[in-house]
Amino acid sequence: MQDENATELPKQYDPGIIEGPITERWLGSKCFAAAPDERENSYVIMMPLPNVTGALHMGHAMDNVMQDLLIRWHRMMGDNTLWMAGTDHAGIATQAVVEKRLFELEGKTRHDIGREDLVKRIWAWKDEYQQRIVSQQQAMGCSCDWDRQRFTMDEVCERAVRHTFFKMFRDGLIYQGDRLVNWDCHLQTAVSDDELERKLVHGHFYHLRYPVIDPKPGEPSHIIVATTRPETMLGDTAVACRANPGAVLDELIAQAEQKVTEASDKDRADDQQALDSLKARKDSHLDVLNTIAAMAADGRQVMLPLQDRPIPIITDEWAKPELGSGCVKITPAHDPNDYEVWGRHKNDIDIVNILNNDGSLNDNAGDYQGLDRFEASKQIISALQERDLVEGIEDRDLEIDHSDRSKTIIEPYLSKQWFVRMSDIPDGVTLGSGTEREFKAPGLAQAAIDAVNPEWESPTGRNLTFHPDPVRYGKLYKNWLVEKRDWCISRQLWWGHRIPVWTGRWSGQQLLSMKMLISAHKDRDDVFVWVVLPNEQRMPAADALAAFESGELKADQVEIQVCFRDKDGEEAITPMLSSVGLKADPDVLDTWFSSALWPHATLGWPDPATAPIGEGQTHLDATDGASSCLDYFYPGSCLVTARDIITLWVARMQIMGLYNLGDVPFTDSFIHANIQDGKGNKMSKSAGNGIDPVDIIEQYGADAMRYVVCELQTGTQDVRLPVHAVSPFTGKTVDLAKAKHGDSIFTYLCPESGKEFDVLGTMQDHGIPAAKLFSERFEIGRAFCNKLWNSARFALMNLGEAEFRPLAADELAIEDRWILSRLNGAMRVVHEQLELYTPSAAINAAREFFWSDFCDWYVEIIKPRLRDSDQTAVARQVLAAVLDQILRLFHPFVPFITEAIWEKLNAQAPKRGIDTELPMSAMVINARWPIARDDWQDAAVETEFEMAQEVVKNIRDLRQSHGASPGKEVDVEITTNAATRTVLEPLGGLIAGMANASSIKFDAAAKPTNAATAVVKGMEIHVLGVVDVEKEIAKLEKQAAKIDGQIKGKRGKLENQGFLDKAPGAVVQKEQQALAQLEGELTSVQNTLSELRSN
RNA sequence: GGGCGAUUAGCUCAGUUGGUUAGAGCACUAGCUCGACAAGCUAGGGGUCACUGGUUCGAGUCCAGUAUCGCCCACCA
Repeated sequence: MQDENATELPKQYDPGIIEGPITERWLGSKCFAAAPDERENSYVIMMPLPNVTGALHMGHAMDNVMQDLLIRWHRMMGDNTLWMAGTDHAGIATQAVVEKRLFELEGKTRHDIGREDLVKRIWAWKDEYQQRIVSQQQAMGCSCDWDRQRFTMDEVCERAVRHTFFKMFRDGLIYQGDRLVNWDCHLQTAVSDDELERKLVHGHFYHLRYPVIDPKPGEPSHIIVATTRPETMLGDTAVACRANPGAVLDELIAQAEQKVTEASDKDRADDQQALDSLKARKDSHLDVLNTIAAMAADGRQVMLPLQDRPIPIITDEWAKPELGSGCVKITPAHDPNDYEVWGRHKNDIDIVNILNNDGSLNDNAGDYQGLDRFEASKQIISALQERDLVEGIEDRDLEIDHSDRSKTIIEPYLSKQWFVRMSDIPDGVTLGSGTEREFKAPGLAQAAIDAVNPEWESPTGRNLTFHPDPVRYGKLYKNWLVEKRDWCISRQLWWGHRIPVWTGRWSGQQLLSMKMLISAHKDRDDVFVWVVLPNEQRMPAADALAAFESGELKADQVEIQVCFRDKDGEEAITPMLSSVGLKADPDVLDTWFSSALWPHATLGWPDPATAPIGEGQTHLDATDGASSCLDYFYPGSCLVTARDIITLWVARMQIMGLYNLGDVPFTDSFIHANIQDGKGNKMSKSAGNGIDPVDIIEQYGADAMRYVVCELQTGTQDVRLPVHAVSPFTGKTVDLAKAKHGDSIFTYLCPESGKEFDVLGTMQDHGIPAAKLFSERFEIGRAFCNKLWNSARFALMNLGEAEFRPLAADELAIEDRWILSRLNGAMRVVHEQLELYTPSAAINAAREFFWSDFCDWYVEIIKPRLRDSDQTAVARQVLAAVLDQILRLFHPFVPFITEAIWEKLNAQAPKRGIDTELPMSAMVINARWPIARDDWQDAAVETEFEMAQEVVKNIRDLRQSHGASPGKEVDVEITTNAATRTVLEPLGGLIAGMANASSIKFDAAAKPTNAATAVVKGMEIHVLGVVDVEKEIAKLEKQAAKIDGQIKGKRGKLENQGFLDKAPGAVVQKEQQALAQLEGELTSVQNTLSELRSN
């Protein structure tokens, strides 16, 4: 019986020796590759680009596994499936990492080695990590089309970036302006709000006195203002108070009174205190605030100390009479709120920038020029103290913005930046210009908002839906977009896409050459020139030229901005541009600008035929009658990512896709869980709680890792993955949720040895060894794989030469019909749950079928048939067919092990099926996805089988609780009604086999003597010869008590008139039936009890 | 301060439109080397569904409030 083939399978599943060769087979047979063909259904996933800053952790693994799951599922369903892989240059992050290394290893800054050399080094770094990331993804089994990999700075993407920038520039959607940005003084770049990190810092709150110029009688001699950053006072250009402080305070007092009356008991005291202090403030401050307001109206000034510069007192709503002195200093160039104040008072007050790029003070800082801002702060305070201009200093913990990348304090800083206009604009924005999908939208942000509205009618009829909770995530997406804040796209970095614009201010002498330049380019479609007027208004070149001719416009009033679409075009006239005094913009674009183009840039937009792809890569143009990749694969299908990426990236991809192509880049977005550690903190490499998926794969196997990751993805809930470390001292596991930290938050103490180890892998230089991180959760996955392996091993040992011939229904045993019915149910649920984006429910349904139904029952039941030559053929055929379907069903979740078993199964049973032959393929990756067979569904058989299972379980329980050893055969008698007997009698052999009974008798007579008895579902099951009277009585008494409780509950319900009147008839009826059955059971139990007691 | 979400067994999580006295896996207890699998099999114990009210004949499920935790946004003279 034993087959030679099967003996090759070892007893335990060893992923280490399976996974490598399987990966080779997949790659070798090009089954991940996608190309446009005649199929109507394509399925496209654009991989969220990992940064090339470092290796991946379990959060990325979740993202990648979810994508591979969807991709493999769709590939098996016959879709033309493309998974586009690649990496992001991640501007700031990558440059920061490389600069840090440069400094640590060589003691040099980027300025020492220059732009060209730094960029070269970053490319080298990128090559190293890109390779590492791809190897991690391949280890996980990601079935990406590796021959199409892109990098956001490769030539294909660069061309798309330039085309998009040019288009936006020409359309007036990109503009340059002086804006207050978050400035990273260390990296010397602007960073976006999203790249800020708030930290609590111990600091001081300084109250300063600014002398009033020529105070009149009754007026204060000083106005008190407060700041946490004293150095900014050098850039103050006004002091503000409220125009009507009394009205504001009265309003606040009224609100506070309201709050006190509505307060809960707990809050009342606090609210009352707040009210009291407001009232006290009105008494103490109102008079002087009114005086200052009057002074403001009178155009009075204060003298800015140290600078000896008069600055006006103004009134503005930003001043809060309830806080501080009620007056506030205005530093427009260094505070976002003050900047807004300046916006409201542009004609009255100045804006003075006092900082250099590196955080030192510039020539506007008077005596303090050249000092670092922190040093200047100290000196300014002591100078003010000498002049008796410090009213007081408070200690205070301050929440201060830090750069996420350099970890240094962010300064609000006035600088020239490029922006994309997100707001609505008067004539609207043309989306997809030049395509057949061209249409108008009010603005870029609005277009992306519309796209998520289910009723939105786009030219293509497509829109965007989030999963698994469209409402919740749709709201998140919209709430961010409705702000329509302009997007700052310039970064003062060296690593990234250079902004393709030349700018210059023109003197009168160069008017002629400017005119020539403009004339030469005004009719070209690859160059666009804006002439910027002093009021920030702009004119296209042609209009400006006319204005120059008529003398309306003078050359020295304007700035010129020239944007080149093509790199070649720009390089061709570089010398000319320089010679007339234009300068290339030194900045690069925000990383998200290029990643927002990912879904169409990777497919060759704007022209797939001429896309500059790399050597050995798959072409993108249309050939052999097939469409181009862009036409065929755009728009894509599903974007798989985590919640926090919805705003950063999903929204921006929508904007860019709609703008460039007039269609959404993908129709669905699957938002998966974030992985947290055992304490509920988000997993990340930089937090020291990140597990490398490769560590898990080495220990448990890729499929085990994937199995658990799929199981974790239950819905919208983030998941905890308790993280353990392997102590490098003892080799034992340490639970990081409980372990104590060492000297740094990245080190922990080994509880046994007390020695310190590191979890980031960055402390080796300090003599602190690193620990590998893992999680015991993955044991489950390993156990599953081992079970699958061994069930296959059993099947292969017993299949012999399984052959296929169409089987008629009456040739099948009841257990065959049962397992097929259950299989149909599992196929249906798995498919449905995948459609609902709930992989956990899908894999659990598959597991339940495989482990409980197939292994625990079906395989055990057919063992005798497999040994009986008369019955073996049908059993083998069903076994092979069901195993086939199991492998297909599990393949998207656990691809390696299913592929390995599939090969063996193909060798031994090349033709498989029940009534018809299943479609075959050499590898399961290309096999057809199992489609539910509703004709296999058999509710009657499932019910009958369930009864048999109930009997078996009860017999086993009775045996065990009465101490009958598992090997001992017992006799069983079952007392029941005729209907149940009719069902169970034919299943007697099956029941006997599963319960190890020597005989099953159906006898309507009373309880046999000397038997242990279970009362269940209208049956009395007696196991003869094993009775232990005391145990029996105790057990039955417990059961009686439980039934009695249930009966009381039911009676209470049924005696409740309200229930009878109002509950639906079906519910009442169900309760009545349940009560009747319970009462019957109770009688049986009590009868059995009294018989036992009387003996 | 605003918004979103969560709180169910020791742990990690399910629980469909409200309808038996609430489920799974891991861990735990007891028994088991029987011809696939001890990474296994069989059986078992374990929960006042965070708390307080409300709606309802009936609440883990709906509503309000409280507490705790997480995430996002804003503000901080």
